[in-house]
Amino acid sequence: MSGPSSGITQAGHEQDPGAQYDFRASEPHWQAEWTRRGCFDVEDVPPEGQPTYYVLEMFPYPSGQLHMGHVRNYTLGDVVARYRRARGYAVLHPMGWDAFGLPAENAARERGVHPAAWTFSNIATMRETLQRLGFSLNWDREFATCEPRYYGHQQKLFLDMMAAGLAERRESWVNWDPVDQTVLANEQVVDGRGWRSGAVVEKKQLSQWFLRITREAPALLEALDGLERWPERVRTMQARWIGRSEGARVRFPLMAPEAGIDRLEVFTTRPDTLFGMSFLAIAPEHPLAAAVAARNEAAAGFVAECRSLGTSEEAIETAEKRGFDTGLRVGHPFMPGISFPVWIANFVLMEYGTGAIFGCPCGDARDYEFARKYDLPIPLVVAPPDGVPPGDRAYDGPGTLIGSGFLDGLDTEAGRRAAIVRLEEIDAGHGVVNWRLRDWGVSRQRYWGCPIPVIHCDTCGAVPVPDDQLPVVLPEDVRFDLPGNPLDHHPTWKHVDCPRCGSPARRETDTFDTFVDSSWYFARFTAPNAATPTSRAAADRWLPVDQYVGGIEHAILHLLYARFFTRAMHRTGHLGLDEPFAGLFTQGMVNHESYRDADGTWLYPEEVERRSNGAVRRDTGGAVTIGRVEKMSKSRRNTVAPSAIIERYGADTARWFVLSDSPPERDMEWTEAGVAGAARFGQRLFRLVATVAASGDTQAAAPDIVPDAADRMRRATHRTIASVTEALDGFTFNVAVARLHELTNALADAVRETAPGLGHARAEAARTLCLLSAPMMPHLAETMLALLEPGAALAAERPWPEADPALLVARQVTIAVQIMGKLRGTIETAPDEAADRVLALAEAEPNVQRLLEGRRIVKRIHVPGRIVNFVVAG
RNA sequence: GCGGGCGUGAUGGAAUGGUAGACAUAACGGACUUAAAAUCCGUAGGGCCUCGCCCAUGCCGGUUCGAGUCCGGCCGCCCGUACCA
Repeated sequence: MSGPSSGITQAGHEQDPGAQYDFRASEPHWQAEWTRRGCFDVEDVPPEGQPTYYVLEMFPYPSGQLHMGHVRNYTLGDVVARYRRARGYAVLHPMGWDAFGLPAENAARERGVHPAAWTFSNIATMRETLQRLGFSLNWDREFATCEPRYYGHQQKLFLDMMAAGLAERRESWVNWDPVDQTVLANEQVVDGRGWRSGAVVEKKQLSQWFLRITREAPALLEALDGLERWPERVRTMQARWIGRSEGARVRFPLMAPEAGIDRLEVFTTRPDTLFGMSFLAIAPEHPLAAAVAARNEAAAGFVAECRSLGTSEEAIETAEKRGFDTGLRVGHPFMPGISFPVWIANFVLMEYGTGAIFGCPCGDARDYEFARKYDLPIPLVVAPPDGVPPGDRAYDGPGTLIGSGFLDGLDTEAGRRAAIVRLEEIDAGHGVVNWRLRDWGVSRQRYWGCPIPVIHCDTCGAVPVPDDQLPVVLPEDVRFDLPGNPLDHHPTWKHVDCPRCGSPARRETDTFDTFVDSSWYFARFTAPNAATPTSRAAADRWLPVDQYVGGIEHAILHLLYARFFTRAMHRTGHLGLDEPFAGLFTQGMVNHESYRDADGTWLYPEEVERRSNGAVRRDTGGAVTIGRVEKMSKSRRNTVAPSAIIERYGADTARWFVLSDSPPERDMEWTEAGVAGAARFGQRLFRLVATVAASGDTQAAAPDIVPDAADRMRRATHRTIASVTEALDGFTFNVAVARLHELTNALADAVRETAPGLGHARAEAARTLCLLSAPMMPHLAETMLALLEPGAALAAERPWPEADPALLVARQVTIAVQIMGKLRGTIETAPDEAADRVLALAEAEPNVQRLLEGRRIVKRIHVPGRIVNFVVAG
């Protein structure tokens, strides 16, 4: 199997140790071989009794170019996939494309290329790069979400959710992106701006489709505890996003009704502090604020100001609390005869709770600041456990209620309950659990998305498209030269007859938020050709995903939506479980130095020549400023293209480098020196194994009596098996890399030695290096293994090596000898040496003996195989 | 503000409470070479009175025979998030 096609270039005559590993020949060869032999194929439903493992990396958006973040992501996943396969699992490791979305439409508008053509051409490019990286993917399961064979099933899922009451149409205020001309989910609004366009978001009322994720809020929150193999911080972020808070709704009667509003409802988590009320404040968007603004110019001015200041400047410049006194007053449920002013306040959010609060300055920092600013009273109602209320600031901790009528003397917790009981008795409010999470608006006024399968009929309303008319396929002949949604402009597509009454009706022209597409792709991968959205036999066998790998940026949105969707699919019978991802790993970013030339222009790494004292431009020799090491981004031009790296160094080098050094969850720095080092290691390992292969070691028989040198080699090999296995199980791939370096160094030492029986041990070490490095550098591993054992099974087909327990115990151990916890010498003993013998040896160690002179040993501590510590007096 | 994470050589990092700095990168010295690259061998936390000792894992304290690791309190950095009532 040697020769150029399997990756060896003979620099000289046969068995020349200077032979170079030729990745350019080797990598395509083994990729073809894996495919030919079906090494990575799995069935939708594997044979009974075979354990299964589903490893999935977040599928990419086909932007056109694979970037280093993808390389890292998919390499991590591939290590897991190859390792699990070697451990005897049937491994599902699919790949697909999150292919709907705005950039395709932008390309259509800007360059006149159809979104589908743009998308599929990008997919072709990226698929080629992925394949060149040698990932052990199930390419036969590939799909793109923009294909009707995928999104048609999504339409079915939606219709079933509609029938189950999990999807509904609702008039609502939406976040409108004026640049993209689309609706955004709250999660897609960042600092008041569209997450993609960056445009300031406007409020607009539209009829929209919603998925009722709030119905699952309690379940989504509770189940977080069970996700033990998720990072703690992701669970925390989701819990906060769901935002459960217990409290009460309290009604305050308006002394004089305004515009038909005769009372204000407030949400509070602190009903115990109702006696500390000083004012009531409503959001600028509150209906009452609008009513007051309608007749009062100053109020209108304030409301307008709040809106215009919005989120941008104010947030940055100052967090100052500002308000406007409406002149209206409200009564108090617990204090008849006393009334409080109603203010419009800029810090009250219409979107949270009821859009109105009662202000209790002594218990809330914001209310306190507001009261001080507008000179409102600050009644003190909570005495901290160890003193008197501070008065000069808010106190929100526990304590005893004072100045609070019937609540006096109760602690804050009991007061909360008592206040709610009383509110319910007098019908002025009730206990309530409030959620921050809101329903998921999924309608988008876009072309390049999954059509929402509904037909609007003047008599029948919103009618589901019948199953036999699915999929509702996007028309291809659309125009992008008009603003708004191309589907809306299409001359014929939307005109259909009502499936119910047959009269002329209109198709829904909105498409789904692309987060819908990525909320169930993992399920479709288990049976990508099923006639129904899922095949229960396949889904039940594979799900949940055993190991999901992706970026932390999806901690909330994608992962929460996918969790909800799984539950919704469970309710509609498409799945049999609630949680889609049993294990989640969030990888760190790939960073790189950034460079700017004298006029501040960002430069690509390849335009820069690194010198020991700095850097210069390659073309002009001009000065270059080396900037921060930060996330690779096009804007800073600190990117390195994976295809260029594969071209120059090969896939295995790229894979090995992203696994080396940095733990996978942390950010890593991409450096030219690091890649070159990884490439050097590959060549060195190859030469070493080639030397062993050429030496006849592989024919050497196991010796009857194992001499020291061979024994050391064997123990190093088996220790490495154990430690690499442990590292791969624990996702500490950088440690696995280090252990393989060590074994390589040990083998290099052994190659220089001659001792009886060493050949056999060297052959074992070389073979083990091939198998242990195969998940990380699969092509090199195959080439090396083919040299050692021509014609035998591939590394990709072999079981994971087993460490011999007998060889994991060292023959001899070095024991550290301490006096009072300080290292004073070391001794060599057998690992199972008797304690008194070890202690005697330790005491006899010359330096130890010297220092123990004239001192009394009070205590002798012996940790077998590790340490001896003498505690001395005097 | 709140939540999470992290502070170890020049750098990335390793280390079940048990010899701190594995492994690698960069550096330096040597061999090979006409030379360079590649390769191979070697050196390397700081200090001192150098067969040894002292200091050293952000700082201060504690628990322990023994602390990078556990506990308490500071300081700093990073990420996320926020007028959430």
